[in-house]
Amino acid sequence: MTDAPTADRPTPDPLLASLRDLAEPAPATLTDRVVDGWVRAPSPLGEVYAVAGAGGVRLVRTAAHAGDLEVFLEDYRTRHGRPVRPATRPPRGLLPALRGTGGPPELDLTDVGDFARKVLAATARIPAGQIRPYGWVAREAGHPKAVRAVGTALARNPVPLLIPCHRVVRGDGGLGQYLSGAGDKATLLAGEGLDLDRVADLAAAGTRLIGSDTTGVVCFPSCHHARRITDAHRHGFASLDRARAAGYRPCRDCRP
DNA sequence: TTTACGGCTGACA
DNA sequence: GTGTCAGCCGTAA
Repeated sequence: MTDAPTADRPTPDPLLASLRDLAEPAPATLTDRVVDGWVRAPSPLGEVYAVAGAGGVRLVRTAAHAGDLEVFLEDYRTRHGRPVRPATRPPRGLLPALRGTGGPPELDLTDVGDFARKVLAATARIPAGQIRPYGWVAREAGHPKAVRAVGTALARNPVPLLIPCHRVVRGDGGLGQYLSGAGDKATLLAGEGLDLDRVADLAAAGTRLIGSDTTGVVCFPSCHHARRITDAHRHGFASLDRARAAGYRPCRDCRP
């Protein structure tokens, strides 16, 4: 304790001490901690704006959906209570993630509520090129009845493309809605190799699950296991109950 | 505290 | 097969 007061050394004035601290040059990273940075980046949906702080990417919006850049940035400042300025470089991992060649970059989801965070975490586990119903996300998030609320949470996904909310679809086989329009959802899914015509055909036929009579396992049609089932052994089911009644068990990977 | 609102779902006509 | 409607549930105002 070098600052211990003694008879000939008075107690340091806390105000003076803090003023002395202010006189010190700010650490190089201090600005980055209090000011977020925004960048433009290419994506399958065209140009996006991404805003990131020291904790990771906080917001992603397509330029087409964000509208006027100044309005977008002002809205960010108001909503998050943080200043934003152009960043010198994109956050690490952002560009490959947007290209689909890497996992998500570090994300800062501190502004997201508990329920929504669980929803986003479950959504992040859906592999590229595959789709899952809203009800599946609700169950995985630990709130099996909150299906409608899952839709609301995904509608507010701050980092679309990075957390793939486009892979969450309606239980009846329809694609459902998307932040920047259902067309964008279809574009993204087709870009990941999902056969949208087949998805539509299965929906029209009322086929929700596909099982193999050689393994006795039933999967979501887009599960990579389901895609390997040969025609002769493939069976469609309208529900998990029907599949179970026929002696099938749910796939451990896609967990229908 | 209450109310209204959604990227949904399942039942029923 | 298609359309409608009540129910569900977390959020924001």
